[in-house]
Amino acid sequence: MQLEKLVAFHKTIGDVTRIRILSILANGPKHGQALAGILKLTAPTISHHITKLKDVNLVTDRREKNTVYYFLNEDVLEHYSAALPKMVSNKGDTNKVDNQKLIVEHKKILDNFFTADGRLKTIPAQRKKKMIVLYHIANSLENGRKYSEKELNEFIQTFHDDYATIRRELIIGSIMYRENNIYELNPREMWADIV
Amino acid sequence: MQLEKLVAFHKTIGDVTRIRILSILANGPKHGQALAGILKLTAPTISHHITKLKDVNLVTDRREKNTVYYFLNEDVLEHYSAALPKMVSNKGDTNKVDNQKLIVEHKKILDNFFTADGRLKTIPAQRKKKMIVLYHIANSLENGRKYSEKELNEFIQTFHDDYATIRRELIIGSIMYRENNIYELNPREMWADIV
DNA sequence: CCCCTAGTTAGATCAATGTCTAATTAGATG
DNA sequence: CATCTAATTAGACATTGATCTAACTAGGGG
Repeated sequence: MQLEKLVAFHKTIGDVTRIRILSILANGPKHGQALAGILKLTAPTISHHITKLKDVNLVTDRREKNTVYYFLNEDVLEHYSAALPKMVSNKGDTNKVDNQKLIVEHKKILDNFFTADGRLKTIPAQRKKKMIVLYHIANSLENGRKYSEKELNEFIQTFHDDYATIRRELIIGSIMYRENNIYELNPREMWADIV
Repeated sequence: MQLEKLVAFHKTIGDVTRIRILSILANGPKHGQALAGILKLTAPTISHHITKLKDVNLVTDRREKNTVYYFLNEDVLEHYSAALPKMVSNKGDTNKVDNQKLIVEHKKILDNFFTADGRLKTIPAQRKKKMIVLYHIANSLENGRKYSEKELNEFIQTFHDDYATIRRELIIGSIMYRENNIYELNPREMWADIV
């Protein structure tokens, strides 16, 4: 399911008049004048809301002689209502491991590789540990700020002397990117599993 | 559940940024800066959205040293998501009988009690039939229009001579109400099962 | 005690939206 | 064809709301 559709659905029923229309139509189809009468609104206003409800397929209509009857589509209502809770609880598959455990694990690794005053002893060989160390360093960089190579080198040197290697690793790990010798953090969603 | 709360809930998640926040928080708590970084928005904007999410109890927070962690409240999400489909499908208990059948049944009763030229022969004794007849008469009244007693009497007389009885029945059946001898239709949702 | 960082509040701006009245379209009917 | 009713469209108006910048508040830590 596309995010935009889900948003549109909730935006549509995030209105008191439209929810009332839905709950009226739950008792069976009604025509526009009836809705206007019940809700004490004018016909154009009903038209406006019905259009939005039809846009997200919550309502369909059928013409009978001169009047149009509107029908609630309950399937759509249930489908979209269930979507967000499902999306949220499904995060439990690979991603959710258990936050607390991860934090502890990371802390252990960081304690191993950093001195008490925060300097990196050696660059880890294992990919996973190396990434954790790089994340840690990158977390002290500012979002959206552009760094000259000189600035970046100096920053890295507060952690470790081999700034060249680490600078390269930051690029390879898509934690940062470089453009015309200007460095900048990538959006954190690209790399920040744990912040 | 109050209607207003349900509307507020859907209005709150009817926004792409807030849905993204929820799905990020589904992976575990995050602090504001992290959210700002991931979503590429400024801190005040995050604050704005978090406030709305807290307003409907979708998010809570906890302070840790200097930073505030935001937590998703999944229970609330599931509770409110289920509310509308439940409300809609529950209408099926007494109310939903089957529209087509009801219409036919009503028509039969009306044919019995009204002459070909639309006058009421006698006032039904059975409560249910009486109500159907009253609904029929009331459907020719205008929504929101105020009637003097004289006007109302004259209107009723187009159906039946005993306007006093019928006028009283309209009040008793909460189809109309009277205030300072001015009569007006009640909102149709109070009485219009079939329009 | 001063500063640094994280959040919030205030205020501005611009887009979206709910509602209405007036005008228009679409069928049905005499 | 003329007319009636139901619905939609157009356009106006007022409100809400998402986002930003700037200023302010609140905890820590040197």
